[in-house]
Amino acid sequence: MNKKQLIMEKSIELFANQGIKKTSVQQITEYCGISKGAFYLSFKSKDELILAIIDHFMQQITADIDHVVRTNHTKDILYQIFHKIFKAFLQHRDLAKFLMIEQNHSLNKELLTRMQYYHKIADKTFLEMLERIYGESINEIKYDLIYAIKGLINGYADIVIFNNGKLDLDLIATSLVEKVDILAKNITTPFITLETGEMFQDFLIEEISKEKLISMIDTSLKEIEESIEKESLVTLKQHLIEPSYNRAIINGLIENIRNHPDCKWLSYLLRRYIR
Amino acid sequence: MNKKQLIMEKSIELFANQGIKKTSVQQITEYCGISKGAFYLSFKSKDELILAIIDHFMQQITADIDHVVRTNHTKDILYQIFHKIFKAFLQHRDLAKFLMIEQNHSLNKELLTRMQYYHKIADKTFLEMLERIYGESINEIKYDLIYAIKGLINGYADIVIFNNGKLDLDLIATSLVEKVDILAKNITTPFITLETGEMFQDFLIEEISKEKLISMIDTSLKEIEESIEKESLVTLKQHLIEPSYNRAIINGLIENIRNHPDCKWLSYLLRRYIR
DNA sequence: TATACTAATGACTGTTCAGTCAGTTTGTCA
DNA sequence: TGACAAACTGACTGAACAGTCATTAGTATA
Repeated sequence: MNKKQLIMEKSIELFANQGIKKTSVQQITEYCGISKGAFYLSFKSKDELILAIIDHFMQQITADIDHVVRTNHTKDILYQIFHKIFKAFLQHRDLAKFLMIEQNHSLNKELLTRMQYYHKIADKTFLEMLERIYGESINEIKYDLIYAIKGLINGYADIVIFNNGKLDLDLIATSLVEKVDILAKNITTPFITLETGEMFQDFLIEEISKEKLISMIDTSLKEIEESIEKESLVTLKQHLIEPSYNRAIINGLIENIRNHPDCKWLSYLLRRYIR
Repeated sequence: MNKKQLIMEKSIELFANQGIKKTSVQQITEYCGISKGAFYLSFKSKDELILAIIDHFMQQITADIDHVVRTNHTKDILYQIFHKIFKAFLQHRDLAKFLMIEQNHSLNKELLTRMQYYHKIADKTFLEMLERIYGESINEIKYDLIYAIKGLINGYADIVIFNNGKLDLDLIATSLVEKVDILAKNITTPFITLETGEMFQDFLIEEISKEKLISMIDTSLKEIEESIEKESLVTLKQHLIEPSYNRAIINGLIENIRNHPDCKWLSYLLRRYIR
């Protein structure tokens, strides 16, 4: 297995059980069965490892949610999103635990900005979804709804993550959809009004440059083996340098790489760039 | 000023800004203008300081909420509680920030148990309140409602704590009351049903012993100066050793000490013991 | 087989920091 | 005034730990 991935997986386990502070690099390398030096071949520092872990998880979830919102056009979106989120929490329980336990805003400024960035994207996606589902009718309360939704997710995430039994994902999603629906149709006194909402969130997510994308493609090409994915990446790279295919083809190529774990984030960024 | 209090206040500031890990005992003592040795006269260890800070805050809020629920008998309770909670968050922004940033489950098992204890009390209090307001009608969804309420508080706490402008406490409370009311009247598909709810929460909050209470009274007596409070404490102590007054008198005595910051928790425990 | 190159090792270094303790100051009371 | 105690000081200690680097193992190429 890829050494970087090995280290990330094993350290997530340790972090989730003991916390970051109490997990030494030594311990991580011992648990991985590698030497301390090998660790520093993969990551420049312990902090970089932590950043990488958080990035990885946030990117997966962000790309997944975006995909659901983009491909669903019925009222079903909300259900799909909740289902996806809680399924991810369940599947990566260790990671989610780690994220919940150590909301390391404190670790460094870097992380704080990073998290704000993902939150902004999430807010924007939720907003798009709410507008799609409910149209104009919720205009006055849309920002308020976003905070309510995030709060609800948080509250129920606790149950999902810290309860070890099996959970009815369908029920939890259905139940939350009902709550949001009830709120959307009945709220008359939002705390976050239109003005304050727009003040809170300036939706300027800076666009990624073509060069950055190409270098990301190059990195991915080195890491993956599957031929279809490789070919798709090469073709996409060519298209970036010199546009030569129509939207449908590009869409298909992006779809080809969407489910490869190492390309999920890249596919999300590509899609946003093309649009 | 009391040295213990000085250390707590100053370190909360530092913790909120830099995180626990990056704040050394050295730095705390320098910021307080005392020596390192003096720190260890007040606290046995850095961990003990952290525990003390968290205990202090949780005890204040727990006692306050309990008081609201106990003394209000109209639908107003919900509003009062939200108002109280968010006012506390605002007033002790540093502390709340510190608590949100480092959900130190990880620090040690001690803290985890401690937090679970306060959560249990909060759950019980919320439950009592919901039953008082809505009666039998919400029986099927009461546990679900508790999680929804906690989630909403969490979501909106973020805004209150990390936004530096002034906030309309009345509006936020009103807005949340509306949300809970809407949910209480419309939810039909709870995620946490009656059975699972009772499974989650076993409401066995162990009772405190008479001896413990008396020793707590003794400690408080040493610390406070106000004569009314002192007299009340002495009388309450006598009553504990040999019951000699009726409920009304005891109630009044407890009320006398309720608003002294060093006695809030004691008054809460006394009230629970007497009942 | 020799050579060149990369991957991996783990003993070592420098630093940070919680906690200690021998000694000093301040306060109290006879 | 002096005896005694309580409060306070800060230089010091030892442990933990992130990060380095000289050396070795492994592998590809000529």
